[in-house]
Amino acid sequence: MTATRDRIVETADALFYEKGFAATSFADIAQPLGLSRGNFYYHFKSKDEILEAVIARRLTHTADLLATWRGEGQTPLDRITCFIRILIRNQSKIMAWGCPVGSLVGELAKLEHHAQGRAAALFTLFIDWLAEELKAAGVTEGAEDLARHLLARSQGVAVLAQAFGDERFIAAEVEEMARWAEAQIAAAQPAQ
Amino acid sequence: MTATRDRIVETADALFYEKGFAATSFADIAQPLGLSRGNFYYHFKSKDEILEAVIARRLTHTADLLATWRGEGQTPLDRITCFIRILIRNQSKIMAWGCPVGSLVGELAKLEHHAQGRAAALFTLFIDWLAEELKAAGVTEGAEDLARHLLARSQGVAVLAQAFGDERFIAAEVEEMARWAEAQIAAAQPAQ
DNA sequence: TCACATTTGGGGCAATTGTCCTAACCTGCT
DNA sequence: AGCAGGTTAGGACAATTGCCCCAAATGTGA
Repeated sequence: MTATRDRIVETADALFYEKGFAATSFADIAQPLGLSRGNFYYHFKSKDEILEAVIARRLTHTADLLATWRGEGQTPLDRITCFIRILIRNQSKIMAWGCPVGSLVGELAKLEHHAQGRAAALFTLFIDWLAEELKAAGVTEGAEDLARHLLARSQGVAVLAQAFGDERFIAAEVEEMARWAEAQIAAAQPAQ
Repeated sequence: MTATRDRIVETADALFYEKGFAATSFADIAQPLGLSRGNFYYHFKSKDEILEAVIARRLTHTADLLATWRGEGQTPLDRITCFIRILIRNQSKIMAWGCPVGSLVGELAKLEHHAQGRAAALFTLFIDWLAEELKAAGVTEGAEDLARHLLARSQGVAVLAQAFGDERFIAAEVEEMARWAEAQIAAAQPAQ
């Protein structure tokens, strides 16, 4: 059965987000699952392997989410706004634990962990998706730069949201980002 | 002598930045100083006490730095640009370890550490300073919001800089932020 | 019944925090 | 010089925790 393995990865995913990778022990993961610590060695040779599995899980889940978004919304701007509003949909989690990707990448960088690059690939998924939508909206040049800019803005809001827990700040920044995206797309339309 | 204590705090400050708070042990701090572990308990009863001292040190150093900046530059915009350019001056450190404040606040939040609020006060120092400069530049309303916005943008750039180590991205974002600040100040000038 | 997959609980080993005790040192006083 | 008191330093030690590994037990399907 792979069900146990999946449950381990799922629980580890949540705990790595809430407590961080280093601060999460085997016991922390085992307890809510009702498993014995030794069981881990059957499914994973080491803690790093669990991390790899968690990152792989996040990569596929994120890709799935972005694929879903591709089919939603009337216009590319609608879909981009959908991305921007993650900050509001996940507000309470972000105020408590920050952005799942940003905090993991930051922690792994400090640990000089080899998986840091794979974690950063999660960012790339978002950048590529945003660039794609911007191009679909008529932004012919510099779409990647604008996409990176949007992602950076989101990350900054997440950091301050975690630091101060200010909902009004989040709402204001989200509105500002949405307006900015709209203006960028409007400016890219061919003169008519 | 307080020299030993100061050296402990100084070394701990650097290590907390480079490796993170939790991942830094007493031994890590003691080794470069040539001290034995037991000695720490004369100066600090616990690791949390060292953290408190490190945060206090950072608060005074940051306040000093901002006070210095107040006397430099011709105009408020010059001084604000000076803040924005920290991202370039500290480029290599930020690409390796992120923003010292942002990463510490994030880590302490995940650990549910009581010192998280004191660490977040470091952000407040920057926000207040930026708001003050914006007001001096003629921004009569919403200066605090603009200051928070600038800080958030900086934080976002720091996160992506750490994730990808892309110097050109940093340079481009810094230029964009400087232009944005200039435009905000220009828009706030009374019509003449 | 047999072979295989899964789970269990324990235990080795290393790292870390925190306590305790002793030795060296400095300084002011007689 | 000699002494007393406080300060600084060093190492031994216990307690805890976490990662990793193993041998045995249990469940499962052919």
